[in-house]
Amino acid sequence: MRTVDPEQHARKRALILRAAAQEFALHGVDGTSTASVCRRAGIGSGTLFHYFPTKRALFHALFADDLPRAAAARERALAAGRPGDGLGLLVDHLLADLADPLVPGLLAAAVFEANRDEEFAVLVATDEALTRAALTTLLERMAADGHRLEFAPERVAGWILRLSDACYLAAGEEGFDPVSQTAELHRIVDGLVGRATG
Amino acid sequence: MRTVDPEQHARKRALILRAAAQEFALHGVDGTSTASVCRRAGIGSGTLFHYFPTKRALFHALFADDLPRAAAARERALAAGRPGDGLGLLVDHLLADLADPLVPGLLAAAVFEANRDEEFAVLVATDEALTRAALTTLLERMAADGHRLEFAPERVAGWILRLSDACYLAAGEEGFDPVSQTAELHRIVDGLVGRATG
DNA sequence: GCATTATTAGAGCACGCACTCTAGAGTGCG
DNA sequence: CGCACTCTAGAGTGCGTGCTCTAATAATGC
Repeated sequence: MRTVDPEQHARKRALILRAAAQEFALHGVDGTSTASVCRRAGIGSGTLFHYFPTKRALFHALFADDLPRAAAARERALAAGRPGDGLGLLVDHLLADLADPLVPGLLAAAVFEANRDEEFAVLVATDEALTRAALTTLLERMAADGHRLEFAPERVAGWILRLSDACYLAAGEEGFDPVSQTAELHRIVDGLVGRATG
Repeated sequence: MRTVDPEQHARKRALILRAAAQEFALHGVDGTSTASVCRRAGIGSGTLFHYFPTKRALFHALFADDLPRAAAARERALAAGRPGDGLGLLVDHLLADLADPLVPGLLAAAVFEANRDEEFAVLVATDEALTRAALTTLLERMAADGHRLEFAPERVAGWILRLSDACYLAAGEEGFDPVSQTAELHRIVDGLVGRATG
């Protein structure tokens, strides 16, 4: 018998990850102690290191677990009937977690960690590259449909990604409203892709 | 004799700050040890703590020293002949350090630190509020001159600030070109402020 | 010279850290 | 029932940390 109950294993793993997400969002990777994660999760250190080999691995898992979801969103966007609809879908996906109070802190931690943890940088960069590629494809299709893009497709794609980052950076401020922020971003994106001439 | 040479004091202080900036940019606040700053600056720990009471204070000083320069840029922008010129000046100032290889790392560290160091958050927030106010004033003047802003002036100001932050976050990527990036941001800002009707 | 004071290096300290070890409880299978 | 294994808690470990202290050295005013 290898694992007593794979579901229980997954549940405990998720429990630990939730606790870790809160701590990391509040204090960053270096700022959180494994002890504080254990305390929040209500487990001993032995348990933590039974599920994750390293504090760093714990942080990585937080993001690696979301990759399949992002991939699915990309596929859906690329499969949309009109490229404009796909673009809207993808932008919505980029801002999907805007209301989550944990995400600004986690994004700050992630941005920072990408600057110093090579392995994590690769993890994040590949996902971003895929999203950028999907955006570029959609934008090229729109250009073919007669849209006059403000810049070359891949440049516009870069700006959309940057704009989404900008939204998350603003998400910590007081009086921040995810809904109006999302609406404004859509309008800015509309400005970047122009109107179809046809 | 009170102080042997105030200039020498200032020079040594600057030397320490330069070393600290490099370390902080590479490893963040928690990630850099005071010992590594000392090593890079070629001094002992006694010297470091003679000039700065605390590692945190060292980090704060890095940003506090730049505040007067930012204030000057705001004044220049507000004093410009036409508000559109002032806006251009201010945007240029926001992106002024885009070519500095240290700045992306420092900004990442700053964004993150603002989430957990109350005092530092206030330091950064007041400067940002002043810049936002200056932008808003300029945008209101432009609106009075007949520009049709995409959103309310203070919302546009917010987007400009966020976009500038986002540019710095993107500045680490390979193939990043500060010049074209700046040019593109100007065009996007132009899009946000619309054309003068008059 | 002498007194005073700014400046410096670096040994040392108390503490918190990530992670390991040990020992035992729980669990499905033959 | 016992075996092989997973899962769990928490004490323990060694190391690196921010910072303090001591003591020596330079620089000045008289």
